[in-house]
Amino acid sequence: MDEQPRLMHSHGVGMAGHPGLGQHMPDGTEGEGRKQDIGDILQQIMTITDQSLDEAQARKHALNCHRMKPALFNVLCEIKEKTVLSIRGAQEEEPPDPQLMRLDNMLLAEGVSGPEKGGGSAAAAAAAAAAGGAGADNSAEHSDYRAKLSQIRQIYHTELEKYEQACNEFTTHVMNLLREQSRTRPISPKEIERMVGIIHRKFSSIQMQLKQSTCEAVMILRSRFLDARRKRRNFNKQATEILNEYFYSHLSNPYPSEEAKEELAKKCSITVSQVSNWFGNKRIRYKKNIGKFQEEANMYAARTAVTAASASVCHNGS
DNA sequence: TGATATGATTTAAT
DNA sequence: ATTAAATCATATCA
Repeated sequence: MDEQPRLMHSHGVGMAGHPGLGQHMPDGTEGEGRKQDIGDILQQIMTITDQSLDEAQARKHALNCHRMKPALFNVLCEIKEKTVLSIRGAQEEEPPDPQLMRLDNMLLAEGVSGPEKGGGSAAAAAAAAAAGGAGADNSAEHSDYRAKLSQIRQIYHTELEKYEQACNEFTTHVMNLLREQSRTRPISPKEIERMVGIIHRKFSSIQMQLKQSTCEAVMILRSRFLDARRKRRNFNKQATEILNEYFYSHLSNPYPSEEAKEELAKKCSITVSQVSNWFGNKRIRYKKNIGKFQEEANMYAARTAVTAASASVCHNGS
């Protein structure tokens, strides 16, 4: 297997084309000859840039067709294989960056990198309804937030796609280049792989910057809107009366069913979770200090009694 | 301005 | 998933 190259090598392949190049002149003309050679080489180097692409291509082709080319190439391959062994294994590990994972998780949690949800108000409302169990759903306050979030999301995706595309383009370009070069110099698949890895790492570091700044934007948005979301506004008097009416008329079991909550929510023009919140707060606060609520309890009891009585009268009498 | 009221959120239990 | 309980953060009042 390795007989051939060595054989070729030992026969002095390098001298075949240029017998006089490395020879010492016996007399004083040595200096002259050297100067001449160097001048030639310099000249060649200087004219390289002047060569047309066709010319370069032709030269390359000529080189490829040279009868010694396969043999030379084999030698190169052999040498390469030996040296590559020492290079390889330097760094193949790629532990997932915790920082990147954190960013990814956050973007996913914020719905920036998750499945598409659209930006329309209807879609936003649907999303709010879907997430209603756990999260708050005052969608009127949220629509602005959601709009801004989807804006961020869109920018993020376009940028990400752009990077992805650029990365792919660059990779294929480099691959083509390497493929082209592999005709004149030995390139192992491992090397190509390594190169691709390097490119991907570079691009992913750019992506990381994008993710970083997106996270920042989301955080700012959150701090602005989530706090606003927390800004409390008292229910209007009518709503409170309706809720209190229900509470005190069901004082023995102040746990409205899902349907009852929905109805109350509708009547008070608040959400079901707000109704749940209200009853949760009311129950615990009532229980904690019944005395304090006695007056209120009496008032509502009286009122319901009156309405009941009047209803009864209205129904029975006259 | 401090005390209190009140809606929202968090935590833990079921 | 619903609730109690504690807690947070603001609104309102005196």
